[in-house]
Amino acid sequence: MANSRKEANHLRNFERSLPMELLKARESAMARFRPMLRDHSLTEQQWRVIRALAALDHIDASELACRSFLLAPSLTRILQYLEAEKLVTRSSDVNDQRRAVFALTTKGKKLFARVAPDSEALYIEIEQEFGADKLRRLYELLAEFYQTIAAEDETAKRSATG
Amino acid sequence: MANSRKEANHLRNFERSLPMELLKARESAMARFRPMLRDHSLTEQQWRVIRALAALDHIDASELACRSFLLAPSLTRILQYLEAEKLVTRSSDVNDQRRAVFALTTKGKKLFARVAPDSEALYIEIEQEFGADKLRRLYELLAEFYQTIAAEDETAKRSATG
DNA sequence: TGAATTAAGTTAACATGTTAAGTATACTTC
DNA sequence: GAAGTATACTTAACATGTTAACTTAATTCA
Repeated sequence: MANSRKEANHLRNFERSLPMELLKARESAMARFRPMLRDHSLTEQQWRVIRALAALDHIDASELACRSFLLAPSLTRILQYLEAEKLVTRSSDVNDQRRAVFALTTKGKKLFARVAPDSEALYIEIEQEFGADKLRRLYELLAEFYQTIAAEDETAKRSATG
Repeated sequence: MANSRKEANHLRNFERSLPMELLKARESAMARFRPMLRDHSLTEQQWRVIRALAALDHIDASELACRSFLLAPSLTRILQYLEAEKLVTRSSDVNDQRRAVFALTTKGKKLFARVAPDSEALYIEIEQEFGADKLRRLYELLAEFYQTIAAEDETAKRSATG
């Protein structure tokens, strides 16, 4: 009957939620990256910040939060750690004393240069195993999904400037 | 030149990593679920545990970790909380004293019955906005991805029994 | 059977996620 | 130009993520 089929579908949804499927996919990828990052004594999030600064140096915390997709409190702690490790320097925006501007130190740039090739190697590995076409399609669907779903409720915790 | 195009691609990869794209998609969905769960005083992870127990009552912690996709230490803390809230009961497996077996209390079942419709409503909303076909395709790709990528390194932190 | 090993949970320690409140600077508007 | 508001962080508090060490019970195997 249609009714019992509908119930079956609901049960399947409850056991296989979309956030959890996204998490599983993410975790399967991170399971490869994490050991590599650990060899460089970095967490995933620390690496995201360093990567963002390597792509565009001298940016403020808000822009950094957006590009590394971190919430402000997490970013504050991570930047304090990276500063302590002398991987990053902090300065104030001359035109707006509220803003803190960050940049990689020489040590930070060297670290990025060491980690980047290892990261790239894993990407290539994943691309080869999963297939370049499917991977591209997955990227597309993911982008389309979050653009569609996050469109309305723009609470903008991580403000969508880019 | 081919060389500079290759570099451009690498840069794009560094700014748009796969784990981060998966995280963004996940976060866009969670941004809808979290307020609803908060209205029921539940975190996402607590809800995953309750949902797993609602689907299959009287299961041990290992099975629960697998089905809710939580690491053992997180699950331990969550179950301690759910026990304290009298949403869940704990007992020992008769045949294996190492195993802890959990079940929903009446209060826990009632909570599930209240939250489930709200959760389902959000799923339907998302399905309608994104499109059922694309959503199905996304589910497929995600499953295919983590089956492919996690296949080799089966460290089995969250053992893949199911 | 008893020592060695494995399996299931727990605890510990530190990093991040999440929400709310706090602080200082910039802006607005009267 | 001073009060009110908004912005850009920061801090606080608690929950979870991650790894490693620890405890206890089951299993293996000499």
